[in-house]
Amino acid sequence: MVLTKESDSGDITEKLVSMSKRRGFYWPSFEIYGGIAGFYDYGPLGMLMRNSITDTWRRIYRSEDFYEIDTPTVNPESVFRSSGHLEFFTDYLVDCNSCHESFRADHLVDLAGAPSTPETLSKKLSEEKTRCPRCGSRNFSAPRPFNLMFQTQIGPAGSKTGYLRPETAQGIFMNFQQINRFFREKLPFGVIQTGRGYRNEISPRQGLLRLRELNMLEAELFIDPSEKQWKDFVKITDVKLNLLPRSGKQTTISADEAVRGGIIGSEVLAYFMCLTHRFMVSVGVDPSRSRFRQHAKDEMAHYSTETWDFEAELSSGWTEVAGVAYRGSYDLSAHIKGSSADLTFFRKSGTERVERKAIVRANRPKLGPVYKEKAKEMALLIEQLSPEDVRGKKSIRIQFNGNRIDVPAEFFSVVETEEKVRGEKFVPHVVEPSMGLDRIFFTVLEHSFSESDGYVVLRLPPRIAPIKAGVFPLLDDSRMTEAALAIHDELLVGGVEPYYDDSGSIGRRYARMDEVGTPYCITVDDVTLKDGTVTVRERDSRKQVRIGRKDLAGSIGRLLSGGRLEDFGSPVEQKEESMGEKEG
RNA sequence: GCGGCUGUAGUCUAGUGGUAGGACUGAAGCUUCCCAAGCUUCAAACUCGGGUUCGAAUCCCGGCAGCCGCACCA
Repeated sequence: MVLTKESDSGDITEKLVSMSKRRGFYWPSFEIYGGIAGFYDYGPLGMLMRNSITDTWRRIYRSEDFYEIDTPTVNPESVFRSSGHLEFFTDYLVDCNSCHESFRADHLVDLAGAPSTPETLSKKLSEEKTRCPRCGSRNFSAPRPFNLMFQTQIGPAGSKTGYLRPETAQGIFMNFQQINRFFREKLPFGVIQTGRGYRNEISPRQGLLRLRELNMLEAELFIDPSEKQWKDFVKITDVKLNLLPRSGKQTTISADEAVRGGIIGSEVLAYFMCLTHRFMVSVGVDPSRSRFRQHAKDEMAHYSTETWDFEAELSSGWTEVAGVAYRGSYDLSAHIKGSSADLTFFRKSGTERVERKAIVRANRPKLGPVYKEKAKEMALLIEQLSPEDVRGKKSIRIQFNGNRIDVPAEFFSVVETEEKVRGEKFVPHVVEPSMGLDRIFFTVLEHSFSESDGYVVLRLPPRIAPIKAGVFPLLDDSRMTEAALAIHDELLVGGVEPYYDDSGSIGRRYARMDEVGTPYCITVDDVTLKDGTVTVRERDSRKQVRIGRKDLAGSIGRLLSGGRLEDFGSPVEQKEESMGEKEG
């Protein structure tokens, strides 16, 4: 029986949390010092599994020809001033002094476009005679700023202010020029980054779902906004997605229908939603308990124009685990403005065309001797004029340092120029599929969790199961333990994560492996000593076959990549009455 | 950050103003055992700090953490 929200909602999380700690998936950090909310450690099994999830993601994006980069977690303030995080990542809170409720100050007053500063907010609160929505009191505390970024100092005291990044994306935008050159200046191209992001959450709860230091998987795809089609869209036109659009009900339709019906704004967005869906399913997220939900207009981040969240249904409710956002040119434009670096893309046209136009040219050799030190500046001012302004005039009047100067015609002329135009500059648009690794990790655990009469089986996809094969000697017999240990070492070297266990009954050992989702268990018995075969038992079916000892790592590897157990050897007879018994 | 409730081995729990018992798990052994069997032995805890008291895990205050509500949530 798979536990669902209906059958047993509350304690599935408790069971998972307790199992995860006991068996080494994850647990709260700093426990010997009392712990700090919002920080979690990953244990040995957790890291094996998390790395498999990351690797799966990496492989999917690599096969879309994305490359991975890595950038610092500490960034100077200027980065976030440009990106908007300094401004938009800050809220002002006020407390009601009589009932002690906290409120977002800008929600209590009508700012009418005024900037959200503590002074304005205080003023508005008293001007508007704002009352506490809960108790009606007018006694509020002063607005206190709350920025969700962790601040730090770069270098010795008094030097630069830095922040821990709230997302890895900015590191990619910083590097647009490098990346563009790497991709030989051909759009579209994409870059991925994994790493930690930091958000000083007011009240982190719900374990791995709300962290102050989180693991992110982020991809940024740079595209030419004039290109409406996506090259590989045909590959995914019939992929069905559960969509919950901004307006309307949840529907399950193909990517093609969604784009043609205007539900999803572009082919490229739909394509990466499908890619996200495929990734989620392949690591063990239940497609029937997931959907894409479109952000409402006022819900979107400051940089986005269209966002679809990938949500998973957990016992705690629908939870965002990934987002696919159309960021437009927001980020690159913001950094162009902030840094004055040229983060544009040069689109070459197919043919070179000659553009003729008339421009105003200053006559510098004549200007110089007459106007001396003013000449240079004046030349620039003159050349900003259009040919229509000056054509046929005896003199023109320009503004120079607040003075008007009449410049006779001998100092300028209209000239016809020919310019060879090979293309144009523009700011690429960005599509961002980004995910919270910790949330995916937790969702996979919960969606894989199954329990029947207190017997727990984690039905993880083999590719992400932390342990691939349990290895047991049936009896405490030195010949069997030696053979089992040899198999263990062989698997370890062969890259099939093994786990040796000779403690307790054979059933208990199977139970231990089922609990952590190990797909196969290998048992050495007396038959092994005679003919060199071992039994291989499959987690989900509990069926066993005898498989040859030779190249066991290879056989298990093929089973893991989808082989059918029956094709690998003869079935082992099983005692009917002992199947699934707990006692006796 | 505010308010309410809570905090005993790895996990789940019993308990009293005189420093703690159980179950499961784990380890060692017995059992010749293919689906959490049994037996023996062992290991392992009162969230942290301060106060009251002869004596505090127990009462009081505070910190931290968890749950719920408010708020927040790129």
